[in-house]
Amino acid sequence: MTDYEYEPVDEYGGTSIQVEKYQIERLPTQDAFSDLLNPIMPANQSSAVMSPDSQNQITSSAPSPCGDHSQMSPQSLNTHLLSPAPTVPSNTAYSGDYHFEISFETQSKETKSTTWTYSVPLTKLFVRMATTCPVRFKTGKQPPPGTIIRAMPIYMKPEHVQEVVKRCPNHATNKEHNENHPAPNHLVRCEHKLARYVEDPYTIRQSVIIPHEQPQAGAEWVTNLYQFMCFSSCVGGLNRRPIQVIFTLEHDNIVLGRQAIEVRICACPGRDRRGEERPLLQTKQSPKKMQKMNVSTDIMSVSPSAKRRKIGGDDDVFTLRVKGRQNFEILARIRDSLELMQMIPQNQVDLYKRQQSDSEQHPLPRLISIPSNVGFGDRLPSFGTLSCFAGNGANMAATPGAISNSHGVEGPTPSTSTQMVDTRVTSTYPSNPATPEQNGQLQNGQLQNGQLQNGQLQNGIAENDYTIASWLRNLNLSAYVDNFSQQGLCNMFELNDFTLEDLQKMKIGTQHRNKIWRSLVEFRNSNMMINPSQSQLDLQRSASTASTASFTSAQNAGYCPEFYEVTRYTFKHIISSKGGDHSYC
Amino acid sequence: MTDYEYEPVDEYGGTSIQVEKYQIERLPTQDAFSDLLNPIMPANQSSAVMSPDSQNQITSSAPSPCGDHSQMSPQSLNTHLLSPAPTVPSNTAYSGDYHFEISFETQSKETKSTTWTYSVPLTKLFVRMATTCPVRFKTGKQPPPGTIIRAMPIYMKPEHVQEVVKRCPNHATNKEHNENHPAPNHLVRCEHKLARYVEDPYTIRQSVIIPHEQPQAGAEWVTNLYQFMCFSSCVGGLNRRPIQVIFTLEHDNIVLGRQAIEVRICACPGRDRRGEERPLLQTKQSPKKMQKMNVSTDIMSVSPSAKRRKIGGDDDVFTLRVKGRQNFEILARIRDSLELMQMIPQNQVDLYKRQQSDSEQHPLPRLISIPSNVGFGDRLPSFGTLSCFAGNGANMAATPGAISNSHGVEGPTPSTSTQMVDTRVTSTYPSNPATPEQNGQLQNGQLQNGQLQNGQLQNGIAENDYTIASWLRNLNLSAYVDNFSQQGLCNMFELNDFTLEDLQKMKIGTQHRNKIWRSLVEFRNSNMMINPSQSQLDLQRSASTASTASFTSAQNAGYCPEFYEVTRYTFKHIISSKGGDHSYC
DNA sequence: CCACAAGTCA
DNA sequence: TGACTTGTGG
Repeated sequence: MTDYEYEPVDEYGGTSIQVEKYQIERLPTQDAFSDLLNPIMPANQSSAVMSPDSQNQITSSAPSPCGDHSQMSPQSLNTHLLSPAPTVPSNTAYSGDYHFEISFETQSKETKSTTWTYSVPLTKLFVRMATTCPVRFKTGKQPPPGTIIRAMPIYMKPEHVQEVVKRCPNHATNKEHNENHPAPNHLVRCEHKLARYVEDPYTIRQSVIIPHEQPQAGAEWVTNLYQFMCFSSCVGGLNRRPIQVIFTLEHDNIVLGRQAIEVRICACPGRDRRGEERPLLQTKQSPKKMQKMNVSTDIMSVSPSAKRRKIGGDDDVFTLRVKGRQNFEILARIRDSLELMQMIPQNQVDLYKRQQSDSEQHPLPRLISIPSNVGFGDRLPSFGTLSCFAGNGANMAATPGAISNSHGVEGPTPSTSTQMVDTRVTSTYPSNPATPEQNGQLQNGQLQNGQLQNGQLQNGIAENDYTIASWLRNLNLSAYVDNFSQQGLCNMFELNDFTLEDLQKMKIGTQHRNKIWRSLVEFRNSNMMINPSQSQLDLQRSASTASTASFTSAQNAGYCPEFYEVTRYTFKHIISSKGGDHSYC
Repeated sequence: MTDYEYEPVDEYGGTSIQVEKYQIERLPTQDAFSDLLNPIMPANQSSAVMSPDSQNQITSSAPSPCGDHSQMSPQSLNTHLLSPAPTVPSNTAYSGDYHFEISFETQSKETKSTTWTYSVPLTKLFVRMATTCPVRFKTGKQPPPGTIIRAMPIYMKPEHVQEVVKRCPNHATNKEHNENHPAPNHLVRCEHKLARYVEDPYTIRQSVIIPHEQPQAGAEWVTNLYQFMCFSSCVGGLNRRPIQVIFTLEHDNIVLGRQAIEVRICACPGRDRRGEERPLLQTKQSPKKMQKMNVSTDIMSVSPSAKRRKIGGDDDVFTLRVKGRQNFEILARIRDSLELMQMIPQNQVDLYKRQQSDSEQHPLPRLISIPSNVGFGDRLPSFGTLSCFAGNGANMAATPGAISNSHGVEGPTPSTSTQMVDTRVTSTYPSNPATPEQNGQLQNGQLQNGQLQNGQLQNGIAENDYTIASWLRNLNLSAYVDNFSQQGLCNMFELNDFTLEDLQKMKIGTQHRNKIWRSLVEFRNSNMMINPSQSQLDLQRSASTASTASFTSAQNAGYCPEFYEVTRYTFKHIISSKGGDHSYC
């Protein structure tokens, strides 16, 4: 595994050193839809429109969240121009000048046997195979005529990003659904009459494009119907590998905007959504299971970078399904204990265990109740996947990644990298494992100000009590407990993805709000764990804030090898993080 | 569903009316192995060797056990010569003049993660995909030079028999295992260097052929290594449909012998074998599950006709894995109760339930113990799958079949037929649903002699007590309880496939043996259940004996609609049974 | 919507 | 080998 450093790139067309390794999304010329009778896009047509300057487009410089590493190996560097090996398109969320957004309409019956369901906390679409799923598109500003919307699937896991997503041979061969379809081996279909199925001649990547259209009079969104023609589990195809569908607004080979969502195509969307949301809220796994969760959730959490709080319906209610308050409390308590087991660095575990009985005697804070979070789209943290970030309120999301190298047989095992969100600050931060530098406004030392690290007593956080109630109590701000509890937040670790913007939505005075925010940031920093003893290279983290006050980066110890921590920036640049060894956590 | 009658065919080349509907196994000419460099058999070569007289071969007249119905529809009668729809090869066990037999060597470690395991009670091979499985062949007499052994898979369920068994597109396409294999879409492979992969140009059926060879000096068997290149569960391929592999000894287009075994290709042969053997010995399903078992086991029990007691290793020990005698007894008792629930006609259930408590107070017969059946190859009966038969000791097996017509969308739903075993009596018996005729030695009325039917008190069978011990006790033959218990037999219903030959192997005097046999036959007859009210046509059963004394056929009532009963004959002819309605049991 | 089936991972 | 995953059938 090689040690990469990414050159910073600003969002206005700056190029980075690895720009040549990205395959630029190419799109057909504006007459792509002129031949309405032949809905399938010939490969050479799509090839012909590949402009030589495409590498200078912003798209090309946008880092790929989970795929950077995959084509980063020296081998691919040397051979990618000749080999047909596909490269990785960006999945960076990028509303762009036209404010390109996607969303899913609120579902009528949430729980029943729906053909699709969108999980806000997971920012993930669960959809039945070969059924029609409505995706809503919006632009804040009318893009030029000839603008198209492309939908392209990519694998999310770094081991697979470079592989083209297409249907499994079974489904591609089977007559069912392929009767006279122009693209039997395309995974993603669109019911639009002008839908065109293109296959990039160089990357071999497949996508559907449809013309961008303005919403009907008075409507905000334009709905297009998509279909996914394989199961995520299809052997010989997706093969249980999570995918993302990248929607790009393009015009004349220029990417005007981009949004990506994770998609799971399965037989029982409701069941599986529930199954994936459950571990976020309650922990009833055995210690063995805990181990497993670490890996899987790390991998799963390679997610779209933008926290799309506008998407997913404004009235999506997330309900914790626990029967009875007592059960909920028990489960919450157990979960807390187990989480702490996981969060606290190895050298603290013994102490923690000894003190756990004390913590269990704390009465549960009153804010623990069956919560619902109203449209916040908070991503609850996965074990060992604390993200350190400061939010300026725009397009924030944790983007951690992890690699299970145990299977890395083919090719060089990539390291994991992160992706950037779209913010307006230009800055550079070449990360450094040992001593993370920082050229933002804040100094690294600022973090440690007045705080202890690694689970020790912190400002505002009682030792071994990580409830929000306790936290606020110690801040003398218990009055705001309900602000959190109303959103289903009762544990500090559920605030992982909580942004300042989220906080601002609560009716909290500026002073108190800032105090809370500062304490939250400190809590996060002091709980980031990297175990330097297990992973020599490990990863670099850094942090800075733009609109926010206190922020820093931290270098803490943990016991989770090959755990990839991700820092979210308010700067538009790339952060690299990589793991050293092949063990897993 | 049409009502078919099969013309009788004697085993020496007689033809039946439906002979033209069978696709004769064709085999390459004797020079098939001359072209050693090209191991794949060209389709036209295989076609060229189809001799016009092949229809007169015994093979062609051998009825197909589970497939007769499938191509029996008038449609297929008219179109089969033109349509590429494959027809069904026979799977009748037929040792033939050369005494062609197959077997599996005794396995070293029976339970561990074996790549294959052969279940004697199920007469079924469980094998991992793409692993090499040794099959042993033997002929009692040296066949002429140029004789070959063909292995051809067929689907067992009547709904699928007519479909050609081949690999799923995924596996056929995937490079793995197909590197430079001549037949990537053949399910069955043989590691023999002279193996040839043939595809019948008319039936499109695929098979592997290898030359027949004499065993090494002093050896009895010749071992050949076979591989199965898909899972039984492969989507787009076998798709969870049980298959059988038919091994035929052929020379110059003449089938000299035939043996067939059910094969399940799965990831965990040990687990799955255990899983399938379990319900034979213990019943812990819910009533709901009981219903289900009826269907599935009926279908599963479409099995090779010959009870290959020579196959499966002479020392294959079948062990009931129950921890502790008490557990075993409990489970046996529960199973008995549940089985009885199932066996007893609906109008008896209430009475049974009322009396069950009494029956449970019977002490468990002493013969209940951890049994092992040594090379008997007894097929334990499935619920509702009582076979009525009389054995002359040669190649006996139950051959029931069932159809779940609920899916019969494509084409006419076939009725189920039976297959014949190889015995030496020539006779004819066109079956008749209402009043089964019989031209054997015995009259139908003979059955009812002195017996009540449908679970009522029978000669030698205490009411509601179906243990063998009780049965023998009532016959005043308790002395022979151990003869049965030593083979793991403790319940009457486990004697479903028990033949007179099996009985003869026990050290029982002729008189007692005949008494036991007679009582057993009576028990069987009186317990056969067909519910005439649910299925008007239902099925015909008939029976006759050759070397055996008492035998009859019976027309009894049950509550299992569309349950196909099969009669085993000592005559070489065909028996038809079919179901009337589309409900299932 | 539950439970089974059956491949896969650890 | 066990547990989980996930499509399927009822």
